[in-house]
Amino acid sequence: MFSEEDKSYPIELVADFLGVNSRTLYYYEKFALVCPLRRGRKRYYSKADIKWLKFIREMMYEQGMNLRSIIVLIRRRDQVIMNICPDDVVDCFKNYLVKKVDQDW
Amino acid sequence: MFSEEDKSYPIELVADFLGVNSRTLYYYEKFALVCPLRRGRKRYYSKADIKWLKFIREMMYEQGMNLRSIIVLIRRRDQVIMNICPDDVVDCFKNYLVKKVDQDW
DNA sequence: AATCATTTTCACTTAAAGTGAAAAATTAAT
DNA sequence: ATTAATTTTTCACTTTAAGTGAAAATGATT
Repeated sequence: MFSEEDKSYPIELVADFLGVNSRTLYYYEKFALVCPLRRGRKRYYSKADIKWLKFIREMMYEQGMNLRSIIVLIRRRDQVIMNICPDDVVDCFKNYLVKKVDQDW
Repeated sequence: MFSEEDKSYPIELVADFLGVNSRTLYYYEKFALVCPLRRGRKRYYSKADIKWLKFIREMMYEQGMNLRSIIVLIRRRDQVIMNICPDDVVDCFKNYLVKKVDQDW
């Protein structure tokens, strides 16, 4: 059985699905906006990761928001982001991100 | 008696106070983020305008948010923006902006 | 009429977001 | 084990949002 959280999709598949360059995914990772499983050096993403990334892309390219704003909204556990994006998807990231980003930014 | 909403401050004074170029204020006006009173061609800003602009600058330069994100938050009458910025200041803009920006964007 | 401030336009700068290409490192296949 | 294929990493480049400098055009003031 595979759940939303199973990290099983390699980066190229995710990049193709989202229509982005794989380097864009590395870029988001630098901001702790996604955290794929590392098996050796290879990265594996879950369905929840993919939904989350899709959501981020929409915020950016349909709404015109920037990465920093998305991070700010997550840190504030804000209604804007929480309401639009399904709970189960957000839940995978908000705690991680709040912790992570508070450190280095 | 002068209230928060009295539009009486010329652009250079506002720009100096905020530490920005007056052209930045024209720029914000293009996005309907502020709406000074026009007497002839001259622009006059209120204290509420000034507070509002100061708030926008902080969102941008302390949080790293962009203009589009601020507009998105206002349109959603969102908690992030509404909680930080005093009610009386926000109230001057949100209805105006929601109406205005819905049209052209 | 001359001066001064304000507005407008044009072109430029800077930084965020992202990409292309290629080298280096891993992993998979024979 | 050697080759082939993938993935990661680095460098330098592109594009767009945000903002500025300079100067011309407009308008207000003395």
